Amino acid sequence: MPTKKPHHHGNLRAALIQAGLDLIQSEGPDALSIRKVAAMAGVSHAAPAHHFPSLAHLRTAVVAEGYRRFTASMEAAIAEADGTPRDVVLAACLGYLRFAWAYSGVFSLMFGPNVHGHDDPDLRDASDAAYGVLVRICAPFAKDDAVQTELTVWSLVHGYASLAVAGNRRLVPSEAAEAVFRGMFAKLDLGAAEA
Amino acid sequence: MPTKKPHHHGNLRAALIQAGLDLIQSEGPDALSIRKVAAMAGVSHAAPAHHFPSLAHLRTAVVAEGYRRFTASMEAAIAEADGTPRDVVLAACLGYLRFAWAYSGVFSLMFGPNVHGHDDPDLRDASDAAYGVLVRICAPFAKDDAVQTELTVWSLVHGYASLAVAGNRRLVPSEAAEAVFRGMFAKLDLGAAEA
DNA sequence: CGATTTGCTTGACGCTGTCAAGTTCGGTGA
DNA sequence: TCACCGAACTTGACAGCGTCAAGCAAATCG
Repeated sequence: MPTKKPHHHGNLRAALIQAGLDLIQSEGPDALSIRKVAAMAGVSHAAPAHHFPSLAHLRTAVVAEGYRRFTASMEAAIAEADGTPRDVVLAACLGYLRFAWAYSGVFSLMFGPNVHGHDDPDLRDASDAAYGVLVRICAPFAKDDAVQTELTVWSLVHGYASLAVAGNRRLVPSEAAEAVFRGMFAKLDLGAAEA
Repeated sequence: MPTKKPHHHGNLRAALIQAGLDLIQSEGPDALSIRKVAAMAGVSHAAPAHHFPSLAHLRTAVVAEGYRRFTASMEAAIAEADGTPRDVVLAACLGYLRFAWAYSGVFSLMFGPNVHGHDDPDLRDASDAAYGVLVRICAPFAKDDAVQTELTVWSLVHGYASLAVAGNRRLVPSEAAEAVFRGMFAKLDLGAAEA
């Protein structure tokens, strides 16, 4: 049983991850630093080393937690939508966008160039779960090529989210932006849904 | 006339930007460092300070140069395509993707969270030029809402490029990936082109 | 109750961006 | 022609960063 009740602090690992999320959200993805999260958790600058061998490991753990909340955001949006398969896909996309706007810093990190997911099973599981949602909601439209359909939906929503999060001048995260995405989604031909 | 023929080096500024591009491409966006580009250019660690007051300024200049090559990549692809307006849009998207794959490091930086474009006129001009290409090629389809059309195309191609560049397991930059994008683009309904 | 393992602290190293001061060269006015 | 002046670059320093090496204290087990 790993990390039942730690020594002095009372589960430091989770506290560091949460501090990392807060720090990224308030000061940007590049502000994530071992020493800062250690200070936030009230421990010394070398304390995190026992839980995360390097900064990259801490970042990976934070990103993995981000993926879990990301999946949860999509699932929550899907649960509210009880319509056609196409409505379900749209709802998942709106959950996608809401996460990107609420956790813009972690979102940038999740799909940034610093993630090496293949070597960490925790991150791999978390991102596979997110991709699993996409596969599931696209399944009704996968008459010919499932991957093609998934990629199309994913690219559209991810591109819109990325551009908005990157702070492009012509795109600002807001409720109106969801309406804009509905219009974009309407231009997408997914074919007829199977029964 | 700014920076006619510098002192010892013979235009250091351009050399630093080029070194930055090389460094980013070989070691990733986060490896960009003042001291490294200074060493690459054969000057002391504080020499760049005269041309770029801070690392952020250097990054901004590198990103601006990236936008210029980005625009050039799209224009080159458009020039080769003499077809319908829809073919022109597709060609521009392929130029978009080719740049993202050829300059993946700078691409990540261009659309990353570290760019503060509004305060630098050079970067602003360069990114406006890139967006201008998008506006121009989408104009034939803008019967109702031009911005909506532009955003849809932009989001689709940018999402695909971002996911591929981020090294997502299911997406690898290659020539076959261009064919995949053609399939995605085929699902997009842009309406009829005006004359 | 004592020994060992675990969780954290202290201290140090090299690397980073940034500032301050000094040095050397190019161009301009007397 | 020459002295000067400012621009371009160097050297040196500082704090903050990630990371490693020891050391200490607390929790667990025989």
